[in-house]
Amino acid sequence: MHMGAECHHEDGAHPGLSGADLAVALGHAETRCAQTQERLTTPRRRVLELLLEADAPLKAYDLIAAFGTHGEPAKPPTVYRALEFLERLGFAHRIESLNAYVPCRIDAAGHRAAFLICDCCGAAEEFEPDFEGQLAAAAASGYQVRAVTLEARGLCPACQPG
Amino acid sequence: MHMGAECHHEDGAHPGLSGADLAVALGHAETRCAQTQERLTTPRRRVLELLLEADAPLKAYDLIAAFGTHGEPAKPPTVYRALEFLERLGFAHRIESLNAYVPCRIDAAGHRAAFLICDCCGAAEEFEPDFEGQLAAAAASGYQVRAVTLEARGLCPACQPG
DNA sequence: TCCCATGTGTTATGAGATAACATAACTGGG
DNA sequence: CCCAGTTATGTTATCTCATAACACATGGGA
Repeated sequence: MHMGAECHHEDGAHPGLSGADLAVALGHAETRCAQTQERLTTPRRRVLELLLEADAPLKAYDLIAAFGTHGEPAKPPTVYRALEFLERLGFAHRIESLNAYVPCRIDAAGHRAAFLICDCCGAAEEFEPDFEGQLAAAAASGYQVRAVTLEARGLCPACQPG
Repeated sequence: MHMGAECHHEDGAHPGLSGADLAVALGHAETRCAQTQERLTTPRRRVLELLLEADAPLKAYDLIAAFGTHGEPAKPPTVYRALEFLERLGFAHRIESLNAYVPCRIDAAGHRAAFLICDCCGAAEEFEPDFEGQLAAAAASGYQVRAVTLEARGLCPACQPG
């Protein structure tokens, strides 16, 4: 990543959740787990909380470092397992081009995820992609598509020179 | 990656280049380098050759292991630098979701790359994506997009059950 | 209550990538 | 031709990212 030097970049343009908003989001996750007999256990909930609080995608080892409430780090498998769970339930997404993770911002289970990623401030905005054309092309060439990753890199509105 | 067990998968369905075809592809790269005053040096050429010969995306450490003509591996920076060069000139692409690299199969400099990746046999087919919709949406939300990664995972025609 | 499935704790290690610095090889100007 | 500047390579070490393996805990049903 090459951030900062290349642009004027207002901090706080992409804030994470806190206080009541955070509690609501976590509660929502609890509810969805209850409905599907999945368990939002302590480490899973903690990792989701950290992702929701963050202003930008977090690396796995950021989560590991921030995991303990009194500064003690987690062990890597703890966090990777939680991330695996959160991805499986659609509560979080991995951004391949960053090796980083974000909480899901779209309230629809099973949707296809896509991201606009700012190379300046590092923020990642999730959006719902329209893959009609691509999927048609894939089908035409005989491919059976199961999952799609779309990541667009550039500059967010807050980081543009003009 | 989870390959093999999950499907009948005919080997050799996605062959790499060899013989005259390989020589032509390498010659083509030489030509394009000459036109732009770039140098296709020995390690760069060797890495491109290995990518062109392969049936599927190669990991960096596959390249490192295969680099020497008599079995001696390369040092990691040798291969990573060559890959950086090949990507910069559009001779190769990195597939983020595999941590692997492929030679470019589309003869157009500066095009946008996209891949159909088979989870069974591991082959990756490059295609030219149509991003009109996405880019319009990004522009509408104020984003200035510089690069796009699109990777679709699924089953290639040769690996489908039916 | 015992069993089994699922989740967690812990240690160790595997896989992927780059920093830093020394040396060599091309390039253009004198 | 030779030198200086730039670009590329060689080499060592290390850093980041991720998972294997196995022991222990927990929780819900037969």
